[in-house]
Amino acid sequence: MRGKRERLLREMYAAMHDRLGPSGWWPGETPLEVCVGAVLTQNTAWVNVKQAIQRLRDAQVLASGHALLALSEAELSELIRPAGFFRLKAVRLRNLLRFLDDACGFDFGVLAGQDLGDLRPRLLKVSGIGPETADSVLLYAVGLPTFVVDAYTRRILHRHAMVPEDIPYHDLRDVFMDVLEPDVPLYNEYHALIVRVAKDWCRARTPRCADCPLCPFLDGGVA
DNA sequence: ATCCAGCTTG
DNA sequence: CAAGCCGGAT
Repeated sequence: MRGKRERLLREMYAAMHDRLGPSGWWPGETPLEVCVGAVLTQNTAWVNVKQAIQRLRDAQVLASGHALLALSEAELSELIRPAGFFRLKAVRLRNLLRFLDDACGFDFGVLAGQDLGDLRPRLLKVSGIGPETADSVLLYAVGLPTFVVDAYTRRILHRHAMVPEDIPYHDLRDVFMDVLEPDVPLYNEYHALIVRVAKDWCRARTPRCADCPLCPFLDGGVA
């Protein structure tokens, strides 16, 4: 039944929030930077993304989307090299920037007024922008209530026996959105808490379940 | 199922 | 020094 999972999801949120406090978390200083980070972090550790973003900042091209678009693909890929997959990501980032330019001229407030059900599919048509990148842009750069699912979300819920390991992106997204009211600050904070818990406790190789904020939700209690 | 890649961590 | 990284396209 769905009621049980709803209760679990709300209790897990409360447990993380009680232990860790509010995250005050935003994956970038500006909406534009959030978009850049969303592409660069595709299957890439955030620490590497930070280096790439710093190089863009130092090159003074992070001030506007137009400044970024003024770079050649080769120049851009060289700057973002530390983030890995750099040739591919240069193309993807430029695709996203061009979309943003024609959609709103980098005025993100314009996008915020649009309907999520309309804007999301348009973003997904941009080559290189998949569901996670799209949702990250929509939630953190635009401010529309879509839940961001990532590898951490999947790992945590799977380890807590709530979903199969190979659950598709949209099914996992629905797990949250079917139960949580559309609320940007809530979605923001929930995802932020998941990221913090995954990095510090629910790690891939050596999980530290014993003192994890979510250990009360493990199958047999403390592992 | 494979490719795309550099970088940090345990 | 290998595993893994806030994926997506072909």
